[in-house]
Amino acid sequence: MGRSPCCDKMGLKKGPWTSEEDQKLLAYIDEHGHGSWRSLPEKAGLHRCGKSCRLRWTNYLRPDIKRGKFNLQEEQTIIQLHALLGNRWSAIATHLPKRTDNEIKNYWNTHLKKRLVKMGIDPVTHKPKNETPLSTLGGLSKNAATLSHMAQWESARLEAEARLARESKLLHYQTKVSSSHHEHLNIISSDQQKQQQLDSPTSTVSFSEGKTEFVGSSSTCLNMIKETENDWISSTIHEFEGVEEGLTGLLLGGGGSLGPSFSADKNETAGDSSGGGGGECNNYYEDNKNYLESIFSFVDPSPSDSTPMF
DNA sequence: AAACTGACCAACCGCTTCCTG
DNA sequence: TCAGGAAGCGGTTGGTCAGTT
Repeated sequence: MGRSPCCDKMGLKKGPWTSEEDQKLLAYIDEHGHGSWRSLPEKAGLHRCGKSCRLRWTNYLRPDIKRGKFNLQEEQTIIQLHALLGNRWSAIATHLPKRTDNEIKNYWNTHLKKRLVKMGIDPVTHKPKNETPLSTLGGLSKNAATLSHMAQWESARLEAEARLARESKLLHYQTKVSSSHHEHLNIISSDQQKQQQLDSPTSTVSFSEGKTEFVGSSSTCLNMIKETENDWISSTIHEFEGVEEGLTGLLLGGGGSLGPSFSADKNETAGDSSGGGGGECNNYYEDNKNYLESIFSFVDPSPSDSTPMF
């Protein structure tokens, strides 16, 4: 399977986008939707490859993009999801509405990863680099197994979401076609198609208030996705109940009320402040304690408005 | 003021996955 | 079932800017 040759064409512009180019792209997509990215540049009068246009649109021009600094809750979500999913930025991005995978990836690489390293936590495994003293307390190996299990569930769940979203769209389409109001529906269909094209092309699932919702109206699909989610959540909760005991012991019975927030950014940041001041050993364990709590609070069944659930 | 350094992030590259005929 | 094209994705690069020497 050869690579797409679109970017190899001579005479195509590369590098930063000008405001005129942005305007052209915006105007074209606003009017026609993006349709085929490959043919778009020519139609829009841009001397760019389709890939470049798609990237510019998805990462910068899309109207549903939230720009600016990440807040504490978003940071927390990224870290928690990264612990579960690894470098699957697009999957992580689906849980952070209005943020692009590229933005999340950049933020992780420039901020969060460094912060974890400073805390003595391996940003790849999300385990303390010096695991020996903690693991000997018996909690972590179990925790790691649980995280692994959670990751598997999440993986399967994401696949199911994507599949069901496709099926839902298909069902929606078929329903329309079978209807007697063809002309009317065709109008709706084209409007929806336009809207859909204006929506995030990287996301097969749209989110509202942290809940998953589907475009289609199929109750079957909704039930299926609910089942999938419930399976996953109940499974992880079940696992969590067991882990919590180990974790409690692991946390040296430390008071408990650390709050749900990830400690590192309380004063931009604990990561930065960890370098200064004494009691580094205490800070190390305190940070890890907070960190691990934040990871496991992600699957805590108790409702929390600070932690977006699926 | 100039040179240097590091942080940040938009954009590119190339591989993988999906879709269609 | 398979091949080829298109889109998606993650890793990486390179330009810009602010802070430091």
